[in-house]
Amino acid sequence: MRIVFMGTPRVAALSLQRLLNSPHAVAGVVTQPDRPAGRGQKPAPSPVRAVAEKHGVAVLAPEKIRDPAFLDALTAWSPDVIVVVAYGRILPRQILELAPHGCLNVHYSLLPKYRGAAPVAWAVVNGEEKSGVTTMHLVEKMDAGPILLQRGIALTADETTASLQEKLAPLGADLLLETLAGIAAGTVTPKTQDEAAATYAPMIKKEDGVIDWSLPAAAIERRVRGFAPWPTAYTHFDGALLKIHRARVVESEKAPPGEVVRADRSGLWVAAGAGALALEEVQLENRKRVSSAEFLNGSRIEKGARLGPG
RNA sequence: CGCGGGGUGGAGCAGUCUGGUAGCUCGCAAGGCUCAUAACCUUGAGGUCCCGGGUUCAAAUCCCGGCCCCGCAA
Repeated sequence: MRIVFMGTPRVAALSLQRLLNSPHAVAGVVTQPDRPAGRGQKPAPSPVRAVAEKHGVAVLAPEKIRDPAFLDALTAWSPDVIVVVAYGRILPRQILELAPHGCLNVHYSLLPKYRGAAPVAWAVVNGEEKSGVTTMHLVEKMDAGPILLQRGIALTADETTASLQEKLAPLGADLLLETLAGIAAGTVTPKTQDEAAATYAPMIKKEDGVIDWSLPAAAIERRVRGFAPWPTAYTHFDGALLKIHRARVVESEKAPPGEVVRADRSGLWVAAGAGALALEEVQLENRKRVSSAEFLNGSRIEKGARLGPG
C-alpha cells in the first residue's frame, strides 16, 4: 500500500524503519519541526525525520497542522492509508478522512485502558501486570477509535517506562505490519471500544516527579520506575535536587515520612508513609548518577536528615 | 553564543573565595583480632590536582585558551 507516515520520537522511528524495509511504499513522512534540544539549545531533527532523511524519503514538518500548503502537499502524496505513531498533535477531521483507508494508529497500551499521551508511564506507575500495543483507526475523540489488532506483554517487577518502551516499540512495529497486511487482505475487523472500560493516561508533567514521602513506599517505588527516564522521581536534600533512579521497598521502624532512617554501609533508607525506601541509585544536581554507597562516601548525609521540600 | 555546576590516588567527595608540605569516606595490599560478620585494630601501596599557556619566589588554588562530564531548560 501507499503510505504516509506521521510520527516524531524514537519509538515511532522504529515503526517507520520497519515500513521502509517492507514492500509498502512510503510516499512521505510528516513529523514535528526541529526543536531546540539539549544543552546549547540547538534545533535538532526528530528521530523520525532522521530515519526518513537517511532513506531519502520526502519529509514535511509543518508548524501548523492546518496550514493549507501542508494539507495540499499531503493530499498530493495520495496515500492509501496514513499511519500515525506518536506524532504529537491532534489531527483535524480533514486529515482523518484524507486517505481511503483513513488514519491507522499504533497506541502503546491495551485500549480502551490508558487512552492519552503517556500510556506506558502510567501503566508502570499503577503497577499493571500487563500492557501491550493496539492498532486502531483514528477518530476525532482521543484514542477512542475502533480497534483492529492488539497484542499484550507482561511487565517485569523492575519494569521502567524506558524498558517497557524498548519492548513495546518493536511489538508495535510488528503489529503495524500485520495490521496493514490484514487491511489489504480484508481480514481484520474493526471492533468498537468498550467506553465503560476506558481509562486515561494524561501527559506527564515535570512536577509529577516530585516525591511525596507520605505515600506508601511501594507506590513511591513504582513512580521511580514509571518516571524513568523522564521526569525522574526526585526530592531535595539540603536544598539541592536529588534524583532517585533506583530504589527498593524495605520494612523499617516508624519514622516521619522523608526522614533518613539509615545512612551507613547497610544502606540509605528513607521512611515513607508505609514502610521505607532503600535508595540504590541516586543523582545529586550537577553530578553523575551514583550508587547509594558512592553517594554516602562523598556526602555528609546522616540518619535523621530530612528529604523533601524545605 | 539559552542559564548554571563540575573535572583532585581505583570510586565518591573536601580543599580553590583569603596561593605556601594533598585531606575525608570507601576500595585495594599486608599483618592482627574474632566462633563469626558489608565487623574491628595496625601498617602500607597508589596522585601529571583534565590539557596548554600566563602571573608569582611559590599555583589544585589567580588570569587566558581548549577538551570532557552533569543539572536546569526544551
